[in-house]
Amino acid sequence: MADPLDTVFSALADPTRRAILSMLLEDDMAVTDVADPFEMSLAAISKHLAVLGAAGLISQEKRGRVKWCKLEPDALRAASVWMQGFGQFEPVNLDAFERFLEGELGPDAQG
Amino acid sequence: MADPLDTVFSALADPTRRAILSMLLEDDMAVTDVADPFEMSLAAISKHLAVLGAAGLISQEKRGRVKWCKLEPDALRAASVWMQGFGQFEPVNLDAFERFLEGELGPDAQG
DNA sequence: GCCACATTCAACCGAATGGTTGACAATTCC
DNA sequence: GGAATTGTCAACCATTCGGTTGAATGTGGC
Repeated sequence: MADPLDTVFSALADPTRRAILSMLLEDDMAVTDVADPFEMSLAAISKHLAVLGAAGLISQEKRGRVKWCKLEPDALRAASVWMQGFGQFEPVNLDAFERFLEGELGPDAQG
Repeated sequence: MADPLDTVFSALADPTRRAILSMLLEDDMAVTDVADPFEMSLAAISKHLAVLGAAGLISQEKRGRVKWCKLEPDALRAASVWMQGFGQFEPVNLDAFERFLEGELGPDAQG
């Protein structure tokens, strides 16, 4: 799995990981706080964060005993550019984005 | 795996499938012709096409004994909108897209 | 020093993925 | 009708994935 597109797209393919990214849009978060809304173990969330980190979608910085997670949207750029080749999508449409976010986070955050 | 974003992103996570989509950008193709440049069996390509079809990224129509595959870029729209929320990416950048296409298809088409 | 907290590690498990092969079904051509 | 072509199905295999649990590692507070 050498191509960065592989890791980025496969990281995005999991609903838990997309929900985490959405949470990190709001603010940087500690691992424990990221895990809080989900119904799975902390270790599972830790693994998901590792996948997101390997894809470059987040960075993690340890301060004290807390590891902070930060969104790194640049990693999405390559994937976004790749996709845009397939349909001449209109530029940023934040209304539509809000609707998708609600669909992701509203009814069932852990997918 | 109910969310369409799951199926679209996980379909895009495989380099063979992305290469197939790139080929279908040029023109509609029969299954055998899609399989031709790859070093794997026809059955494997048939499975990949099924995954792309399930994600709505292609459609397949049988005419005679030949099944034609057609790109369906609309399925990418939801994913594209979702991603654009994470970075205010600039609108279509076809130069960058060309570079990525070459990276995908040039050195080693079967990834 | 000791206990609590934050996070990861290691081993394990079941299910899904990506590939193979060989048999099969449908269609066209002679 | 019979042979070749197109494509899928079914069974199988190795690997990866997403989750669990329990132990281990740092770090901070008292």
